[in-house]
Amino acid sequence: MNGLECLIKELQTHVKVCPQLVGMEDLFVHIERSSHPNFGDLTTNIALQYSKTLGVNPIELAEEIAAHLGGVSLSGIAKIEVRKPGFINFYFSDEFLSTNVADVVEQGANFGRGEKLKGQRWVVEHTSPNPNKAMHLGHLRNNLVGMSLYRVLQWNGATVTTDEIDNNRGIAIAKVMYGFLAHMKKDSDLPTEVSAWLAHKNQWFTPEEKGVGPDVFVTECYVLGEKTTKENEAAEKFTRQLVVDWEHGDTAVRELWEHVLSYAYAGIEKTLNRLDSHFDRVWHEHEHYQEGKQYVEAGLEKGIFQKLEDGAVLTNLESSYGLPDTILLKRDGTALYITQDIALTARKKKEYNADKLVWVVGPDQSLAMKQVFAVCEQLGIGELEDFTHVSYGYVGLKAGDGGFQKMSSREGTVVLIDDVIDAVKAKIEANESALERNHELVPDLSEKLAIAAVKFAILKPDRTQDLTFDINQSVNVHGDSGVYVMYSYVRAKSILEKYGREVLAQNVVGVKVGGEKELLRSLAFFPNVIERSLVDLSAHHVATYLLEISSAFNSWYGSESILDGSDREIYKLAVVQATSQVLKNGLAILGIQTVERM
RNA sequence: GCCCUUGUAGUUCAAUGGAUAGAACGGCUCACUCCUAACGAGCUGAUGUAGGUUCGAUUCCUACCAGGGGCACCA
Repeated sequence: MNGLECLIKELQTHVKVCPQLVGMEDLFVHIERSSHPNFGDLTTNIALQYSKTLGVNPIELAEEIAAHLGGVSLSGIAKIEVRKPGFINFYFSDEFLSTNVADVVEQGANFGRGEKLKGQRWVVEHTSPNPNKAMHLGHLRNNLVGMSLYRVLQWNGATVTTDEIDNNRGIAIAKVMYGFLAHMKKDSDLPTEVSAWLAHKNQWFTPEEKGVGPDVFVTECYVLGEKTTKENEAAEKFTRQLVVDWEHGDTAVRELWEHVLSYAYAGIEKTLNRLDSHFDRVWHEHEHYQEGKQYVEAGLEKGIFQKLEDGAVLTNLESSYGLPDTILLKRDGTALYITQDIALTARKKKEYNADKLVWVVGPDQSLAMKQVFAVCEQLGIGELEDFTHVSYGYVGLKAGDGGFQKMSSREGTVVLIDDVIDAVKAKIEANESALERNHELVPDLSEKLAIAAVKFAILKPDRTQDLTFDINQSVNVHGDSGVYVMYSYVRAKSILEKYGREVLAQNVVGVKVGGEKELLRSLAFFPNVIERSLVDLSAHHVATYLLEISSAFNSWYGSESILDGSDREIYKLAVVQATSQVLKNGLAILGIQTVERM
């Protein structure tokens, strides 16, 4: 348990035994961070909450409680005050603040870790890019939300597995295959036939020959394939036949399928590696797409589902869950996405012995997810409360009129992840003087800073809100940005490097806190921020908090020399050490690796 | 039609039912012989509308206005 948590527990205990409140049922003493430094560091509204029930004036009640607390010894609290309309405010003592600095220095990379989820196993599914398109900003948000959630859960003590689904079969991939055959041949006289490609593979372009990345190449195949199949009936029929042949295991078609997929995978992998993404498990659709039917059958036998006249199977969610019903099995007996989802959910639950399953999926799937969860509960696979759809807002672009505009492949407004990172990288590299200072000391500095800037920009807003992406504004290099946080870290490290010796936690005892007070106050709340991120399943609290720390640190840095040769120097160095540590830990949760110089 | 969801400075984002609604960008000042100015200090400026619940509402409820998403054999 961290210092802040202990202090809050201690306060709660003392408030509870306060004579005015001692008999109350279900008494919960809410102690939270004060909204403004003028109101202390911690605050409780307990007097406001219970004054009515007790029939007393809130201020008087607050004063009585404060008087009671004043009578007990609390080393963490320097001052208690009552403010209208009835808040009790607590001020941290210098001892508490400096002890916390020592804790950070001592616990290092573990400072902030909690045990709320200790012993729990979580599975987080995220990203799941379809291998027919290059990854764009929507995928980026999904990936960053997923990966940051993965770390938030770990920091709260859970054992976490991440997985994704590779939707590598079906009509979309067939369109890629067709688009490749029909539009990527070097000689237009060549027939658009799988056999022709098989016999003369070198007569079809590769991404290298086209001068584009493999993901862009696949996107082109898909877009052209979709366009042609829409316009041309023969092409449409051909593409449908590809799906059928693929299902029958036609070796030629399978070979073409693997060929186009290899390009898609290469592109996806390149982008995901750049983001430092990670999956413990990848479910390839071609391996499981027929699973799930037995669950539907079982549900039919138990009378949970009903068979329609045409043979399709329908859910029964309306009465018990208040959800619209949906088809679980097509009339021809084949599976749908939801059928597969049921099977996969059962497998995940079993294989990972999972307590909680999380799906990071866009908001358009909200109803579908609810239906999957409900059906899984009906089938006894798990309980509703074990399943969570972690949704996220759309990433849009700024429209001409200043409004929100969804990305559209038809209108060519889809922004690719790699393009964004490259653009930010170019922006960073435009700052030549700064780069010259360090480009030989830190390899790939501009790439690292660009990744930091992009990740921070996407993770800073609440994940549920739509995000208007404007590369000039969203990915700041100044102000509220990943680069700013990184810069603050580098500044801190620079001081420590100049000092050149190890900074010890013991150097902190018995000091009087000065201009660094605001910084110390913020540092104490880091574990609390990680808990809040768990409650909301959103890492944006961490991002906001890192800005707060950075700002407080830079403000202090500007007002005071740290290496001043005074007897406070060694203590101030511990504060710098603690700051850099918290920045590093917080950035790690966001998936941003620090650099030591920039 | 039904269900879900969003509306905060000029712009991009914050604010676990609390107190004086915070930042950043932009604009206007100030500041660089000093541990990294990719910095710091100051000024400017906002809760869609109308009710309700509450000691207290950006937050909860209702209606309206304006966006976005979804609604059975697509993925």
